[in-house]
Amino acid sequence: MPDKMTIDDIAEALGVSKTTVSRAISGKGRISAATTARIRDYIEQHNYKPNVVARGLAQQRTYNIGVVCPMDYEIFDLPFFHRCLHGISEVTAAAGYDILLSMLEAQGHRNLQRIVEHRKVDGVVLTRTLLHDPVAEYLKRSGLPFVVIGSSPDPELVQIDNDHRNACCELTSILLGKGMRKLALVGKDDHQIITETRRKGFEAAFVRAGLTADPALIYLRADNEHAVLTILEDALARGAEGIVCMDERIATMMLAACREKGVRVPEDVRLASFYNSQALDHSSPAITAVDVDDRKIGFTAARTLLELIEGREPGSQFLKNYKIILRESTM
Amino acid sequence: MPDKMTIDDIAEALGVSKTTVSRAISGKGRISAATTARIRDYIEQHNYKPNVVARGLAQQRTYNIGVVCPMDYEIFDLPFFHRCLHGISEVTAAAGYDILLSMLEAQGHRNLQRIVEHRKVDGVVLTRTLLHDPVAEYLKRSGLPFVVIGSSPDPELVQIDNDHRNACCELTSILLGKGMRKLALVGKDDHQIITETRRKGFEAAFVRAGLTADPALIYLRADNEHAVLTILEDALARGAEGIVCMDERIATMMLAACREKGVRVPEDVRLASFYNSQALDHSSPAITAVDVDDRKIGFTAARTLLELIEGREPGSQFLKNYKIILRESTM
DNA sequence: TTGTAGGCGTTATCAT
DNA sequence: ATGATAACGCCTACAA
Repeated sequence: MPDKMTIDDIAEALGVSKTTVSRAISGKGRISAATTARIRDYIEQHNYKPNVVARGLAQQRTYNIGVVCPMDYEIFDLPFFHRCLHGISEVTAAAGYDILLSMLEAQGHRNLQRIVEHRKVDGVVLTRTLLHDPVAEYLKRSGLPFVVIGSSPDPELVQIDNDHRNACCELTSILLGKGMRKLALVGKDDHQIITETRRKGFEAAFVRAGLTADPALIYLRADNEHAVLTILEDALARGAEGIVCMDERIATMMLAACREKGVRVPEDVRLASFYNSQALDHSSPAITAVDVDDRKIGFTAARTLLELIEGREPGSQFLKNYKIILRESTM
Repeated sequence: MPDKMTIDDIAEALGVSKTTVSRAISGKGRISAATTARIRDYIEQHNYKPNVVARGLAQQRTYNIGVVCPMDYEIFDLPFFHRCLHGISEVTAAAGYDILLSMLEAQGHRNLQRIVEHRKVDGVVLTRTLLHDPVAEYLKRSGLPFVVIGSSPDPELVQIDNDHRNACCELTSILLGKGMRKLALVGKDDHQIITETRRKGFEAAFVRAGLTADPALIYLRADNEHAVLTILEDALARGAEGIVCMDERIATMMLAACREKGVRVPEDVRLASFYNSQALDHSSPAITAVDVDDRKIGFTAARTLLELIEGREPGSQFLKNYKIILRESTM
């Protein structure tokens, strides 16, 4: 049962003023080591926990950060969000903050709005960014410190992201290094920033190898199974030796399409993916992929947000926390 | 930019006391309709939002509920958690509450403890229950209102769960109705409450049909791919005509095992699962499964928790919100 | 119907 | 080095 002890109780019990107790706790202001120790001991002994709400009222802070979770996440995105949250949680816990979750509805961002207007958070992590993101716009207007996970053309946003361009460039380079010359690139949505970023990395690898990527082999609208099947047929007809998929979802669908068409992987065509997951590891054949440390993204985002809240001015960060996992599909 | 307007500002601007304003907002206490309207108008006009922290301090409430999320969720469990959270969010948003997330670490529940000791929540939803759950025990001791999702033998806990027993009974009945007599049941962990519940439902279906389930065909330790493969061999050797898997993870592994062994589904053996997902729908063949409305579970849990917080005494609830989706694997 | 004053638990300011 | 006192923004007896 949580004791309802207050700072006054301690002050009275120890015969000091509550100001002194407050100072002993926060460590601010001049105070003798002796009384500090005495007070800290008492607190320890009686398991006193300060009332964070009251402190918040006095300091105009909540010790909460908001995390915005898009509701339209597909099943494939969830592990990312979960691991990301894990990273955020580590940082916030260590800093004495907690996480207020804001589920984003399709209609708008009323949940986020409530949190912001009610001043229930000191800052916000936006776990996904769109090209013209109304949520980011709203947060900007609100004046609240916030960081976004993902990249944005808006230089005013503090962005935390992986260096997807380099990651994709390296993966592509590896395939080129295996002697393949005709590689297809398959993405889901040409409106997404990340799709463009990955395409650039893909092309950069060709340039680095003194080659040129065939534009006809770049497919950016693989948004369903049928599209993927059609793309496979087209790519093979054009002589593609390898297919690079932008995420595990596409990779999984592509593998299924190959199976359906009787195309053998890796004998007839090699397969690689830009985002790793259990699914790719467990599939047969296992699929080569870029593995990103999602936890670290969350970790960094939270860390950066806290700095922002503390008044410092951290910049955007593009992490190199990926590694390429070679599997059967590119043997 | 959030205005820093306070209740005093409004009082001054309107030439009334802040008590009056407070009453107009809360609707408590006698107050003339005229002034109420005047105040409400002013609030609307100037987009005033009360400071929830201050209100919390005065009322000893936070208008937050804690949601405990186990960190060891596997990828297969995430959609459940996400949909569940969605349901919770609907209820809390409508009631003016927000969600404070507590990620459960392997080592303990320090995150939860912080939230509870700091009095940052008015209640807690525990999204999973174990047989002897230290987290549930802790919450009990804390005296904070809380509900658990899932079933527990502890009658003191307010539990929200699906009626898994009946769901499993019905699924099994359907298979029996198709003329099969030898059915295997495959579960992951015989320590989990739900495993036992499902086994009971499975057996009940046999009893209802005037039959008896073969104990040798009940496997409750299918915790990895190898185990599943072994179980498949054993079950077939014992003449199993159908296999009922306790969750989609097992079902997926079982299907892979069948493929590996050259066992055709549904020709050689039928397959069904107790928990539906995209994975089961997209696999080939698609797998018959019990489909549960996770969102509703979260919805009900949150609703019940709020009642508990309001001082009422709602009981446990076992929802019948499942349906059985027949697919190719049991044709 | 409305206003006054005190309290919620903490921090911050200014004395001492 | 320590204390008294006033914020912080809202709620709520109790008074008027």
